[in-house]
Amino acid sequence: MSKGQCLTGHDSDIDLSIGTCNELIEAAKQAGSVEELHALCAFLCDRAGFDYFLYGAVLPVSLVRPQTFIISGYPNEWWERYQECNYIRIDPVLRHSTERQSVPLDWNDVDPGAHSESNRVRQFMSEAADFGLTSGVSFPVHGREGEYAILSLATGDDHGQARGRIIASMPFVQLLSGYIHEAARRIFEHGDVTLARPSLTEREKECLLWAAEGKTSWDTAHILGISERTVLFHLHNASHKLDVSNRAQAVARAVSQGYITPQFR
Amino acid sequence: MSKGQCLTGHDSDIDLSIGTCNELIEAAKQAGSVEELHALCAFLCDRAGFDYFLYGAVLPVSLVRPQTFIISGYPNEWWERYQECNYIRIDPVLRHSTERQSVPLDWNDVDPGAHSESNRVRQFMSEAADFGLTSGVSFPVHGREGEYAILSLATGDDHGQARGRIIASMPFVQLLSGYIHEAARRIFEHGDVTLARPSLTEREKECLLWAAEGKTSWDTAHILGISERTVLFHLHNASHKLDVSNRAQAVARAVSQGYITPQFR
DNA sequence: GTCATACCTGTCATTTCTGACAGTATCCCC
DNA sequence: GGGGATACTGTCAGAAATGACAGGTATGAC
Repeated sequence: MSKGQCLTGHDSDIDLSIGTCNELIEAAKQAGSVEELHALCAFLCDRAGFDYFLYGAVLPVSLVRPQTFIISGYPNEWWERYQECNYIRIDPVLRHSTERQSVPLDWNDVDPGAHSESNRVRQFMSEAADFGLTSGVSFPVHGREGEYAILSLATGDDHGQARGRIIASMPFVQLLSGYIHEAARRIFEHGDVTLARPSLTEREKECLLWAAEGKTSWDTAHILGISERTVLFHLHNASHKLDVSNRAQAVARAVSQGYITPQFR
Repeated sequence: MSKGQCLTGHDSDIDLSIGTCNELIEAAKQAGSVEELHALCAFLCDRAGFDYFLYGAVLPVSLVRPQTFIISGYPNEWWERYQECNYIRIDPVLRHSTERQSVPLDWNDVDPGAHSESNRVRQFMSEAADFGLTSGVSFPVHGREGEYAILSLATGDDHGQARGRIIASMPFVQLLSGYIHEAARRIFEHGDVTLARPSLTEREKECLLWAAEGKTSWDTAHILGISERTVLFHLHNASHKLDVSNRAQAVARAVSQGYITPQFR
């Protein structure tokens, strides 16, 4: 790998300022369609000095079959190949977000991982380079209902050339990625019924909370000062609303989708 | 509330550039003690044009009694009052992070919420102002093991005066908050035994994953091609390692602490 | 060769959960 | 005054989980 000497954070390569950043934040707050959001990302991508972008979000509606949403500014051929080969399973950039990292990832810093995995990862990245995605940087976002997303910017330039842009754009794109995610949430929520989120009552959430703390129905009944039957009743209703088949799944969904969060008492 | 006209993102108030930002990122990566991290935050706070800072992290070791870690650059009197009055329960800024928001919160944009709550929130914020925390901005961080943190910067200036600084510092502080969090994780991990994280085997995680998906032991046994007894065995071992008392709690902990995450198959 | 680790399997008694039957009371909105 | 949402309570049978007893193999490290 060529190691550039472009160590200074000279932002002459990029055309992003606090002013443009704020304009983009406002634009993201206004965006009402996928097309608008696509245009916004493309604009950001261009200003940051990159050629391609991809925004992808994953919703944990189910742990084994999560829902995904994509706004792609990648070359079509690469994106098709990506889906065809199910590269979602080995993409190290996506893993960075899956692992709930909170800092950006310079693709040059990707750790291919151990033994058998590493070869596939290396091959994946070299194939990406063949399609024009040589260098890049990815920004993870973690959403309020347990979803996680990633905004990637890529260029055909090698890392030595791109490094300055990567570093200089980081603060702005990191901040913007949160707003873009908020916009995407808003937009997809309108269009997709699978995002309809049932509302749970206070009691239902309380019962789920104590169930998640390992309490039996009998325990919870005594904690809340109600009968065991009533606890069962609330948990049954919650399970029905959440469309799950038992207590463990109800608790898993309540935790992963943010129905119950760490409390202070 | 005084509404300032300082709508332009003039960054003359702040002394933060991409260069300083990168230096601070490197410093955060190097930081090895709470004192170093405190100094780093104080430096950042000063450069961003604010008077006080607070970094707080919450670890969901338990949902009802989470572990907290604080690096306080708030006035002592206020911080003592905050803890004494258990303001952690009504602090709307903390709630912003608890709700897993991913964008910064300008304290001026705080929504006091509905009816009875709103008065307490308003009173809380006016009391904060009495102690010199008139305006501020908070940056939520979501960590890889389910923890969430918040970095707040505050000043005695009113919002009209502070607005420019808040806006101008956002990109830099948002980015840095992630690195500061990583550093805090690293530092606290060394000093605190309660952060020791048991490691689960692949099979244990698989069994937990399917349990979280609502599968019974019998179902999981057939999915994995092993006997029901073995599934019970793995779940028993996992529960022991995680120090939980039943399946629901095991699943809750596995999900909230990131042992199991949405999969792609 | 022993130790540790991961992985695997069986039975039995007891507890807990789940689903289906049955209800009552309160509150708010229209 | 009715409809809907919320909260609450009861019993019973069957399914599932839990805990404690018992055991096995394969692997790699020292």
